[in-house]
Amino acid sequence: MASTFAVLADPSRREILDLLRERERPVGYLVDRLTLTQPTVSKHLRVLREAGLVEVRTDAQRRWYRLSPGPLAEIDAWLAPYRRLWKQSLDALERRLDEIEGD
Amino acid sequence: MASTFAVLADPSRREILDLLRERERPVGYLVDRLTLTQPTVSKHLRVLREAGLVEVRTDAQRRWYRLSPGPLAEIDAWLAPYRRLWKQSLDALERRLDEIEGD
DNA sequence: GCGTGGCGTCACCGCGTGGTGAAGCACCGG
DNA sequence: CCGGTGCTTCACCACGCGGTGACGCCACGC
Repeated sequence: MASTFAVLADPSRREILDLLRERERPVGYLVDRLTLTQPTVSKHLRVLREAGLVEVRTDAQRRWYRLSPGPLAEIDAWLAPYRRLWKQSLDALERRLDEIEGD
Repeated sequence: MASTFAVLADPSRREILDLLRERERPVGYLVDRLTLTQPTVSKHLRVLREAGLVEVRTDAQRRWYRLSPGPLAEIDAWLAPYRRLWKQSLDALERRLDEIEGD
């Protein structure tokens, strides 16, 4: 999990994940959408692969990449203990709104 | 939000957030817990401050840092569209377990 | 006033990383 | 067999960032 945050730190990689959310895509599709050269995209895909965020399927000379959301679930779990903190901030906000509304 | 992932990418900074989860703390306390020198901790705190993840309260020559969970909520929101993906993976797992149990 | 404690800032170093062009590789169509 | 396509890998460069020691600053106690 440790490095998942580091992997997600790059905006291009997050954009790749967004592009894969709908369905699996070949590399060329990603290169067309992003403003990066093809080797750069391949490099990012390698990082995403080694982080377990993405999986490949080889179809002849074409590689189809699909999302593998496991590590994202771990991030969600890491967030858990903090969740009550911003929930109570929102609650405080809500109470203040209720007060104003009560006037 | 964009840079929040980059800020969280560093393990020391995540550790600082963990240490601040219970209650606000002065810098010296953080330096004692982490294996970092004081300037390094100050540098991380600056980054966390500018990312809005942390706030300071000055008490004489002592600075008390407290957690400010707003950006974490934004990460949680970013995660939202992916949540159904690992949910359905877990569902598939569950169905398989049910099948086995059904035997 | 003077030392001391608590932190922030500065200058600096070393390393990791994102980006690129060029080369290499596998597969297909002719 | 040969050109082309789709993608990975390979140096290589430039920049940013984490870490550190030295310094500066402010508040307090004596």
